[in-house]
Amino acid sequence: MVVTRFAPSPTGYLHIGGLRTALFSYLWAKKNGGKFVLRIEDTDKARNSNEATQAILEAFAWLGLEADGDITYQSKRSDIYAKYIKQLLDEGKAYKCYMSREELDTLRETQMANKERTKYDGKYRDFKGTPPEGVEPVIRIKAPISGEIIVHDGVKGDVVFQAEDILDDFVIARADGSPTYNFVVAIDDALMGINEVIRGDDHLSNTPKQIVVYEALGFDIPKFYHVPMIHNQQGKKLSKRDGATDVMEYKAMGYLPEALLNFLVRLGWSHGDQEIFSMDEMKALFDPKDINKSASIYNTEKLDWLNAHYIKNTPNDELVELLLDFDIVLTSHDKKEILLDALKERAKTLKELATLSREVITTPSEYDAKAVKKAFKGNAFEVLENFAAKLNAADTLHLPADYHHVMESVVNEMEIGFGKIGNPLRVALLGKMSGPGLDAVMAILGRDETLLRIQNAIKANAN
RNA sequence: GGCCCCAUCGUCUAGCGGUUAGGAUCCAUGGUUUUCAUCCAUGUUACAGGAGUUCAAUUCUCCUUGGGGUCACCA
Repeated sequence: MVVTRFAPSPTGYLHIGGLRTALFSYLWAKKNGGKFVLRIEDTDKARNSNEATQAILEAFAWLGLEADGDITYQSKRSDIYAKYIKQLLDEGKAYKCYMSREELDTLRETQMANKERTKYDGKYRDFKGTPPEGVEPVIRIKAPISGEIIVHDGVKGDVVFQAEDILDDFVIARADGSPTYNFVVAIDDALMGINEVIRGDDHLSNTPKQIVVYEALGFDIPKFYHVPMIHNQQGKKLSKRDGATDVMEYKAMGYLPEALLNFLVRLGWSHGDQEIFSMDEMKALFDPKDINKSASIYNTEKLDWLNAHYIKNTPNDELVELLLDFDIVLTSHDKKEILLDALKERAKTLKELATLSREVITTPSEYDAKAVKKAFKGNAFEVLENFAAKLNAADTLHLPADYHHVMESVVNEMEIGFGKIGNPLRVALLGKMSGPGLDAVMAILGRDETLLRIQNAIKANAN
């Protein structure tokens, strides 16, 4: 069974890049009928917060990504790590290092001055003497000092590292006894049964170290997939400074979960020419072998297009619910249908949809100067008065078509083009030259409000 | 700097030795629409450079250049 994981450290919100690797992991597990588990890497007490964990969970909930089983917290697993540290110590695969920080710094400076690679020199690797006073030791693992470490990566292919180039006896437990990242990751992944690791390729150079741990402990090495980075416009790793990297910002901006997910799944992955993927399609089609090797630049143009697409295809009653977050309350059934049908094709975000709705629902308090100049000329007021009179006299006014008939009768009687009535009427009703179809607008407003807005407009612009 | 990764339209990408180098987005133009938007149609724009291998390279190899990642008692 395929078991994948998402393992964030809770130092802030859920990042857009993190979400993508989470999505890939989730999809790959689901496609294989496997499991997708969540592990919170909260070993750095100074930087972690419970709020951050909640923020990640909140984002997952919004997007409908659900982790299988219980959430694992590294902070609750110290005894497990301690056990394996002791095991390696007992087996002679790890050792205590009494080198002080000052001593280490000096070593590093010397190496840098000599233009050598900076690395621990193995001073205590085979130390048998009396340890120095006043130094709490760290635990270092005995890493191979020669030979090759090969990462069999599902995205990059086999990546070969020379042990002498990259390895030294790295620290697996700090002076205070707490274990380090590369150590606990390997242990947790192994113990949690994770056999397919999908993560950012900034971890590729960590992987040999983790392999050293796997091998020292006799664990099976999982299949790795290192997904290329998402870059900002400057071509650098996407970071919090780049703006709009918090997943929940997209909710606030009025993006739909399915749009964001669809957008992200196509960043670094593709399935032929297909652009639109429902969640079911993603689950059926996703395969990490189709992840491409190169980094991509984060650019949300396509997200807007996708979001518009999904808004158009969202049922009106769902939109009504979603619009509540944007302070739009739509109750009346038929008006809600007409309004949203008219508006959903024009909005790129829910926020825009809310603004558009407000513009129709709210009686205009001012009129765009340019629009007034263009529309209220010639006999425009006469046309409007005539229209108002006919509207007053009409029998049934309910559907957009009913209002259309009234407009038609004015056009025919006065022998004018539709523009002669459409333009002034639009400005009268909406205060500007653009907007949804007037038939629909009037059907939404109803006779009284329509007449009121016409009279208001004439009064306000008569001179 | 060492090590590692990467390189097709502005952007997201297809391509897995022979293609008029395809799609999407963006942009432009035209059509539809009483307006705007939608929608439809059309168009501009790409294989980083150089050596090989081959009858044939965007595709395979090497080099150069460019970009990125990583080098902690952080994760």
